[in-house]
Amino acid sequence: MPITTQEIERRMTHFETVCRDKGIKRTHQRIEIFREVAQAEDHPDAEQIFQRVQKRMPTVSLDTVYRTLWLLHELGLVITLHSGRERTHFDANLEKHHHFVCEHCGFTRDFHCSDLDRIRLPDVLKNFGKVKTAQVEARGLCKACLLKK
Amino acid sequence: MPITTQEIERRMTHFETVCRDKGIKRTHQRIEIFREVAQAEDHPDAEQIFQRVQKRMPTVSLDTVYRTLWLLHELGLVITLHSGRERTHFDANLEKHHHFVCEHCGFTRDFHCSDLDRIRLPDVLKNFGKVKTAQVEARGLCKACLLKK
DNA sequence: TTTAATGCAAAAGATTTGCAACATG
DNA sequence: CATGTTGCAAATCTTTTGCATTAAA
Repeated sequence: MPITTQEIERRMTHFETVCRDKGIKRTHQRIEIFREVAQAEDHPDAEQIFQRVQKRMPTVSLDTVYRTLWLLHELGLVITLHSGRERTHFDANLEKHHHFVCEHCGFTRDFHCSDLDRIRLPDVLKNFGKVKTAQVEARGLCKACLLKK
Repeated sequence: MPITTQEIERRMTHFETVCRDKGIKRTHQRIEIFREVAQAEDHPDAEQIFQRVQKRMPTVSLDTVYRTLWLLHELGLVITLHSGRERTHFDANLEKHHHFVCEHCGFTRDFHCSDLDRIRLPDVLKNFGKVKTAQVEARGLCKACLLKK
């Protein structure tokens, strides 16, 4: 299920709104970097995002990609994901969703499930702090890795 | 709720069993490194584990800590955790449990909840691969970070 | 015009590796 | 004893930073 053009546009508009609200400049680079994450469904890491953006924008530099990704993270426009020895992966899906992660190769995909969205967390958590979101991380082996074993 | 001495001993015994089964040598270093993770409840990263082990074993080297931690991970004796810009954190709790993570400082704690243990995952996941475990990641701000803001 | 963002190159950090010496089973 | 493991130091890989230049609002 690829991300619809509509959804990508929605994300771009939201990005625009947030930037205006916080007085962040919408530079050519930031727009392209955010678009790349917004339209990716494979949760790329910084290096992958850099390579993809570079195709359309050959002068972009890797450090700008890093700076921009963490800025987007601070702004709450992307979330981060990790697994095992893998590097940080980025996800622009802000809707309630959950993750499948392959423990072997790091393959990661979103999935949606309204039952899981209604999870009730125990009160013990109040001892730790304030919970903002909760999602399920389903870990296992992806199809490709199952075959390899 | 600190980890009981009993539980730590149980983990050490399990470590011993796994090593014997797989023909892995139980060196002084590996034992101390695993013990350190087994008794920690704050999910330390490699550097922290190194520093703690070093107190008891001044000659241990950082690269042995890395090698050992990933070995333990391969053996299924520890799981890894991450958050935001943080480095990889290690957890020797093999029982079904869930995590609270502070998005701001990386503070991480386990919590248990039998309701959450019974989570039923949707069939969509079969398209991705085989799920081995599923846990809830509750993200938010820890008490210390709440005060700072 | 003012302020913030970029690209470059260099620095800093984190993790991994080759290899001789050493310890475990 | 044979083999796997360690420590060291160096290499590698990843991420961050300082600063002059450039671009957005």
